[in-house]
Amino acid sequence: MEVSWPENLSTSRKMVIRELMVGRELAKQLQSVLANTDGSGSEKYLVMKIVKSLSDTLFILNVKEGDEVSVFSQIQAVSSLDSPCLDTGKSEEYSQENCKSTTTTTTTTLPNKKNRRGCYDRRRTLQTWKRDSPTLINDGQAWRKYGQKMIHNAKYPRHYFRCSYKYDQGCKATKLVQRIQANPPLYRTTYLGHHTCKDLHKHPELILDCSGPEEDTSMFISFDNTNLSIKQEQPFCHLESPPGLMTMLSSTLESDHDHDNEDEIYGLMEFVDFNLDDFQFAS
DNA sequence: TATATTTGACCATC
DNA sequence: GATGGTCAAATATA
Repeated sequence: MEVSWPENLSTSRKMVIRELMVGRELAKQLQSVLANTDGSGSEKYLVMKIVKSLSDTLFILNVKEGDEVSVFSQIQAVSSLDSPCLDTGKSEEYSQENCKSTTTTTTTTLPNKKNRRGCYDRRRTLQTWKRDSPTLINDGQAWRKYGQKMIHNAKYPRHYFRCSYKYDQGCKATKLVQRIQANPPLYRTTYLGHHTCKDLHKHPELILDCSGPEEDTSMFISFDNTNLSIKQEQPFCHLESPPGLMTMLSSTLESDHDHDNEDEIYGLMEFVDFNLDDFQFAS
């Protein structure tokens, strides 16, 4: 769905509105999921409050209710259905089993991580999604980078991330991020597996500080349980979070062939990751 | 000092 | 043998 923007709307304002629309869309999806479950009323109530809060914010920003967008329309499910292991858990076991079968001849029966290096099922059996985006945003999950590698015939390195709670909660979600185009910048994020973790460090407050370079000021939008505030702030566009809310992806692209503000971009990508191509702006 | 990132090595798969 | 996903020691950062 195309969003009709007022002509005088700045780019940064559009970005803020777009982010809010994404949040509202996701909250609505969660609302519909919860509606079909026997979950407690408090969960449904909280989601309802989130939707209402986002709608109110959009209203304040003068966005009509009908301007929603379909957030994940371009998500591609590319799971390997011909794999012997369709189930993610099974696939993990399958992978580890393969490792054991090849390493136990020289090791004890106890899992020895050192001897399991590089052990994985290259023919991925996990469900995957790919998203291309001109910017790196975030998906609300806590990721930790665990590797970076130059890929054959690729101009830019691939970055490997796993869920921060992989060991705490056994979450098997990972993602790969690779810049696939320089100008205009285009990043491909491939998600592997679903999060099974609960982010215990999540905080109800999210401060979005966003403005474009063409603006002298920016808006600070702060969400908490009950209040919404919008205030003018510095001419920067970044997301702020309370300490411990997320693991910032540091300047992981420093070794890339060009830099193009990727440090800041990677700092941004921890929160929401969606395909900006899903949104068409009448600029 | 704790935590996160970088980076070379390892190794299964192709 | 080439490739690419993961590990973990070394290093950086807060």
